[in-house]
Amino acid sequence: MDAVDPHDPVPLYQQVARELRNMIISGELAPRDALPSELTIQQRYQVSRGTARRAIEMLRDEGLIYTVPQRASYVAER
Amino acid sequence: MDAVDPHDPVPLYQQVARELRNMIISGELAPRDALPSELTIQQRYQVSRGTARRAIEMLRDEGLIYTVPQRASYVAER
DNA sequence: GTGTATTTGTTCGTATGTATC
DNA sequence: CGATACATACGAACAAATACA
Repeated sequence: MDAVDPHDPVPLYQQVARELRNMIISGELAPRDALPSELTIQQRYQVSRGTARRAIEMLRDEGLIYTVPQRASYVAER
Repeated sequence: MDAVDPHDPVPLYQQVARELRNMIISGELAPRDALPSELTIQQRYQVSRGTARRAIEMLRDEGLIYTVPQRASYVAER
């Protein structure tokens, strides 16, 4: 069972967001840790860059991460 | 709170420049005193040499320091 | 004077996110 | 979706001048 499945009715960006969210909640990614880059996400889940960006945007809106322009996105504290 | 923080949206070279600038303004570094070497800056703030050089370049552009090739940068008089 | 270490100068390559078309 | 350009940042390598034992 792939983590991200194109046949799943759930939008890809939501699936990707869920994966990343799990990595944060599980502690695999600790506060202030950098998230995988957009390119890494593309390759890992076989999605387009737009999809990767949208997933990241989702987590940012949730307050789970913050993005430092020209650098990377990081897991938020707390 | 680190003096130079990768999670701060402010570009690293600007953060480093700010630190050095403060050392000059506070008088910790007097006119004609040598600035920390590029290597020292790298190690002290955990940044790359390019970033250290760019910070120095900034202060030079501001007229706060001058650089003697193959020697060091010094705090400007006045 | 000689050799070594240090320091700045310079260039190249890679990676990242942002913006635009 | 792809392609490009840009800004930031890191790393490596080498050159050249200087400092020092």
